[in-house]
This record gives sequence, C-alpha cells and structure tokens, in this order.
Amino acid sequence: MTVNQNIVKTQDANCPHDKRVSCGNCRLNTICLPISLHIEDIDRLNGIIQRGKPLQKGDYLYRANDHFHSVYAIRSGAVKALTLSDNGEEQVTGFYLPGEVVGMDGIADNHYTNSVIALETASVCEIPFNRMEELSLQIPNLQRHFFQLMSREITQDQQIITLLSKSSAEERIAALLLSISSRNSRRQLSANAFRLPMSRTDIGNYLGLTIETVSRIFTRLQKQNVISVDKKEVLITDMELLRNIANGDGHC
Amino acid sequence: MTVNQNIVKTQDANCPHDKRVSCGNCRLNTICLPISLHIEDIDRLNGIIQRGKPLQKGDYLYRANDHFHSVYAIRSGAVKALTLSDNGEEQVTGFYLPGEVVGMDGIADNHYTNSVIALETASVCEIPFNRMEELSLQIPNLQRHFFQLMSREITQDQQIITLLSKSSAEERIAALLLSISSRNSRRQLSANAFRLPMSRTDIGNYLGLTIETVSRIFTRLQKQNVISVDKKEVLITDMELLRNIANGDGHC
DNA sequence: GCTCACATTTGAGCTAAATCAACTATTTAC
DNA sequence: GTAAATAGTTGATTTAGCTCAAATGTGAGC
Repeated sequence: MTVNQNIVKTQDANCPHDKRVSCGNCRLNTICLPISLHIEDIDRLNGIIQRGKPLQKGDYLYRANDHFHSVYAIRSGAVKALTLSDNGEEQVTGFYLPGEVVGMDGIADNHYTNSVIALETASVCEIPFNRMEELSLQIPNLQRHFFQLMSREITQDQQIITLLSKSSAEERIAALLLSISSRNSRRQLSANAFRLPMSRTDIGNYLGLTIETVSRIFTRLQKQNVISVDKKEVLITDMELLRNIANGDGHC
Repeated sequence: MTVNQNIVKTQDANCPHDKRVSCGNCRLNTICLPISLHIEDIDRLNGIIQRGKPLQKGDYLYRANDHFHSVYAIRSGAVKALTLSDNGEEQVTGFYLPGEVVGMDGIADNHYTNSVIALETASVCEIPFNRMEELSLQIPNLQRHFFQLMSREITQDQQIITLLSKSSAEERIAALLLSISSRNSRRQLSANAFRLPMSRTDIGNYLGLTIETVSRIFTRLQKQNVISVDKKEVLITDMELLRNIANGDGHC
C-alpha cells in the first residue's frame, strides 16, 4: 500500500525533476514540516507522500469542485489558486511558492473550492489527507502542525481582506512585493531581487485592480526609485520606502 | 482537573444565563459539533468546555496579541472579530452568530491576531485548545471536525476576498444580508426578518465601504422594494431580487 | 527569421464611491 | 427629564481607479 520513497540522500535531492527526494533531505522541510518532528516520524510522513511528474505552466493541479483527496506542498516553481465567483468570474485567492501548502480549502466539504494552476514548471508533494489524518492521531506534533498550517492560511486570508478593504492600489502592490520578498528570503533567496512568477493580470485579479492600474503603479514605483522593474524581474532598490508605502505612509 | 458540567437536561437549557447547559442538550450542537460524534464522546468534549458569565455589549472576549489558549463557540448573542492593520486602523474580519466558532486564527503562532468584541449580550463556550487537541487524538471524528471548521473559515474568508475584490457596494451589502439570512435559517430562525446585531459602521468596515455608502445602499434597496429597514430590523421582501443583486444581475 | 496571439504600457475621459458637510435620531449619563 | 455623545441619514463635491482606446513589446510555432 505504501510506496516506499525513503531513498538515500543525493547531492541533487532538490532538483525539481529528481524523483530521489524525501522529506528527510528536502531543503524546504523546515518550512513545510513541523520543526519538532522526530527523524522516524519524518520517515513515516515521507512514506505517505506521493511525488508525480512536474506540472507544466498552465496545468491544473486540481479544479474547483473536484473531489477532495489530498493537500499539496509546492516543492519547486509556483502556482496560483483561484475560485469562480457566483457570477462566473475568476478570483485569484493566492500565490503559493516552494514550501507552502495548497488544498486545505477542500477539507470543509470534501470538494475543493479553488482551482490550482501552475504559473511555471512546478513540482509538488501530494499528501493524501486521510492518511495524514491517521498519522496525526499517532504523531501529536503532526496534528498540531496541520492546525497551525490552516490557522496561518486563515490569518493570511484575513490580511488580504484588510488589504482589499483599506488600502490604495499603491499600498496593495507594495504589500504584495514585500510578501514575495520575505517569502523568498525565508528560502534563503534574495529579498531584493526576484522574478515574479505571475502575470500582471494575475496580480490585478488577486489585488482587486485592473491590469492597467497594476501597470501604472509599477511604472510609478519605478519613477520614485523604489523598485526597478524589467518585465517580471523586480529589484527592490529602497526597501524602507517600500515598507512605508505599504503601510500608507507613502505620501501623507 | 476537569470541571464536571454534564448536568441533567432542563427545559431551559439554552437560556443564555443558565449555567445548566451541556453540549448534549444544546440546541446548537448540530452546528457546532460533529454530527457523527457518539454520545459518550460528546460527554467527554463537554467535560473540557468552560462556560463563564455572559459578555456584555462592547466587552472583549480576547484581544489581538493575547496568548492563545482557547477557541470559543458562540452560544447566544453575536460578536465581531477585528484585526489592527499595520497603520493602526481596525478591520472587521467577521461577524459570528450562535453555533459559530472564533479564535482559530490564534493557533498559528500561539497569539490571537484578532480581537473579539460582543455586539450584544453574548454567552460563549470556551474550548481549551490543548485539551481539545488531546481529545482529538482519541476521537478521530473530533479531529476531523476541527479540520473542517478551520477549512470552512478559510473558504469563507476567501469568499470575502472575492466580494471585496470584485463586487460593487450594492452587491456587498446584498451578500451580507443573504449570509445573515441563511445563517439564521440554519438555526431555525426566520430567513426573511431579523435584527442586525452590528452597527452601520461595523458593516462598512467589514465590507470596505464608508458608513455613508452603507446608509445610502440601505435606502436604495428599500426604495427598490427589496428590503424594508427600520433601524437594525431588516425584512427581506424580495429574496429572489436580493439574490440577483448579490450576483451582479441587479441592473445589467 | 516571420507571423500571430497575447501581454503590457500609456493616454483620455468617466464613474462609483469617498470625502466633506450639515442635519436628525437615538442612546447614555446625570 | 435634560444634556451630551453617539449613530445614522442625506446632499454636494472630489477623486482614485475603471473603462475605452490605441500603440508597443514579447514569446511560441512554423
């Protein structure tokens, strides 16, 4: 029943296309797993995780209304989650980077409410939820970890609510850039220079702005020497000012 | 250690001021508890629940940054949750009615991110989280139930995100009225006539609108004979039209 | 390289909701 | 009861961001 994937460590264990990956040697495990898990428990968790072939840009990981079966940790690349609103429009509800987990919206009624689409080539670790639940009954730290993961999703969604409810277009864009920046630095990547995996359209959809407004704000931030943008490459040139803008101190 | 509150059933078990309440005889238990719980498991859960004296209007249940200890099921009355945004403004993140559970935002890092304030006299059932976690290890249905509760909070927050990102002021108000209506009917109350427990200011804050806009929309909906408003009392006179308005078919 | 589809930028004008302001109604405190 | 504070309504004006429009840049397929 269990596919044994507790395979020996290799130097290339985090190469996205390398199947010889286990939670025990994954560089992301401090993000995706509970820090306090014992080595043997990590192996047990690793034992239920399934790793398929990578998604190509535009591929669906799952679709809204699909039967809920698993949550997924992003191992490489990036994905977006989106819901269909009642009148049929798409709403991007989040961008997920390596080490982050998608699919927890499906637990409530056994069907996903979001669709998840790869923004670029992406590999994921599938965590069958029923097996994770069983394991959680035996590993209290794992149960706690999933409660925390879901709680974090709640607090993040509430931050987006605040952003959409209270902030100007400029503040929204600044906050998104800072979010991506800090998530990159958590993965030991540069906080100042990175490539946005999503289109301007996705950004606008996520932040409740039109694509034109997104484009104008990028141009404006660049003129203010806060960032430097070249297509999807972003360089934050004045982190302090960007934080001020995000907090609404931009021009008051 | 355990305060035994498995007290005999009374006719008045749901009177908010009556301490002789147990999960086993609570009218709300189909909303707040997993349906599939065995009677003895309900008693075990009931054993860890603490019921204090009711909150008065304006009282805090807990404050943002307080140490996280418990989640709370609303037994009577109504509360609002709110976060402080980075620039110090309040953002109402939700209204919670009897049978609904608040506090799950605190699990992620052991501190609440929201404050919760009573909108009117309200009584709550305190569920100490550590004890609930222990019990969840022994009662798989309880573990599942909490995963589902948290998942539902996620999907609801994402619906608010969509509302704020995509909908007009009129659509937002219509959606809020429909949400309260359906939550009332779930509790066997009227879906058409009810009292809003929150102020116009709270509604505006929650929906990302100014109080003036909220007021104007109420007036407009009344002129369109969709609702009839008298202070906080609302009568939905054309449910079908209200649904159409909420879905953006109001005037297109 | 060339073509076609698509993504992005920029400009001009419009509009929904915000802001500012004045007034009325309802609580709360004394 | 009365006064003061709070909550809600309505009107006039402003504005941030939307819509419409046109041009330009970019990538995939041949």
